[in-house]
Amino acid sequence: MLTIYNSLTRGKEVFKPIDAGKVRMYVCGMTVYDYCHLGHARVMVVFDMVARWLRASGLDVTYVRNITDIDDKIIRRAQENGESIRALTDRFIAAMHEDADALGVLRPDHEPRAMDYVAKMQSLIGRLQEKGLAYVAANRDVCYAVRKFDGYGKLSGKSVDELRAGERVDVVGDKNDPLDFVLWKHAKAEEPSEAKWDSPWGSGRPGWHIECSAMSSDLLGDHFDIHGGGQDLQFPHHENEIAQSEGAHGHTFVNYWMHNGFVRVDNEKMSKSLGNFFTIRDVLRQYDPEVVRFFILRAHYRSPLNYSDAHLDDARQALTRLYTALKSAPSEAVVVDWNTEHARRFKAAMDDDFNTAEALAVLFELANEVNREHSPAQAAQLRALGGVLGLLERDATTFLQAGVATGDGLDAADVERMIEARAAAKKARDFAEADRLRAALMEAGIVLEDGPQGTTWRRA
RNA sequence: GGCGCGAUAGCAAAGCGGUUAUGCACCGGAUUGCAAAUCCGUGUAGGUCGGUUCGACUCCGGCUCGCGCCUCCA
Repeated sequence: MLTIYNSLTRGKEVFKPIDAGKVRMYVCGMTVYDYCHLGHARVMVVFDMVARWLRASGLDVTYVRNITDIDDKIIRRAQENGESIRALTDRFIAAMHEDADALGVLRPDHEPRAMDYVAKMQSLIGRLQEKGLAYVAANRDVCYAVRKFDGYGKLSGKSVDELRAGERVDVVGDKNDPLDFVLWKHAKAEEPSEAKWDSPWGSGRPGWHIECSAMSSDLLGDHFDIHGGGQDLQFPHHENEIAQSEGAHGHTFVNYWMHNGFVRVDNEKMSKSLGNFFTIRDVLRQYDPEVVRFFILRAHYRSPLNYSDAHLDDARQALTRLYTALKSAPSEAVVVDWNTEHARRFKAAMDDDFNTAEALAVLFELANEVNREHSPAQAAQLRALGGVLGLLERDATTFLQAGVATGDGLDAADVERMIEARAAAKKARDFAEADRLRAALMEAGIVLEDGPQGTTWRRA
């Protein structure tokens, strides 16, 4: 039985889908004006893992992850670059897909772009206005009257009176209440025509929050099962989504809210504004993408995750152990035998709010058994369970020999040649020469392993 | 100032009111021409002060420290 920690109730709850056997899940994705950083990688990997586990549990999943392609930063960046918004966002969407693919993140079932939903956003705003929840402010922006929505703050645990708007930033005086947020931004002269839409409230563009309410209800309905995103979206973004969707539709919006923890650097949140971020492609120049995925999945999704080279190195060593055990695994794909002890424990861990840390610990115990009993069947099971998490799907030797370009200049053919030379030296009992060759390879980051079937190699 | 989360061994990171987490690193042994890998074994925990309990790392409270949200942010 799957339990999920629900941010709304601050506790684990048994997961009950709205429609038996089906799950509808929406995750807030990227604002595409730059390359994705490791924080984005975590959201993508975590919810990919969630979708995979729900599917492995026999549920029919519809997974939506949106793309924000209209926003202040995008407009500014496009202008700085002297390119169109469309060109900029298309470019970074392609980059995002490259990064996600590398990390083994499967494509969501739908990736709606905000720009394609402006009409739906407008009708939603219109509905809010009819219900008296939205008003036109002095500056002609359309705003949401937060205090008119009963229950505002229920997701973030904040009460309207405790929220001290203006605590950290000066409030512009056009809203009726500092807490109110913008649904429709009135167009400004200097903004590009690409970012302007006609509307009942004049030319303008949507506020940030409304897109998710419009896209989710269009693709998943007014009431769906799971809504996810980074912890920093809990307030105000998700709180505002609730106000919009429940305000417009008059009933519950989402049953389970999931928020993943931050990636940190030196114990501080990795973020654009702090400038302490590493892009996914930066990291992939140095580390195998599967190592990065393993690193993310190694911690529980709600825990903070500290990024450092030392931690990535550690993850790489650990993953190497699993792949080493997999050397004896049959290469053809196998399905999990859920009637084994290890698989049962793996499932229990995953059913406990997606405890991948515990699930991976089970894989290490299985690896130990594989090594101890030299059991290809167990190795196959290890591979199959890893596959549930999107790990351990490559040929073991391929993984072990895969080098992220290190500049040592040694390719597989070079290594093989030196191994042959060393074999000849060994045969002639010239161990000094054999050791010299081994040391030379070691210098280049190549480890030799002599076995009954000859010598194999891997990158250290 | 308001609200919330966390503090586990050298590092990372889970579960659990009483019984080995797990990984990396380290040490000893087996194995090896030497190694590596692997196996076997050893050791190092639970911020702090109290409380509950036969028994607490695990529950409750105080304190200290760290982090996050209250502004765009995954």
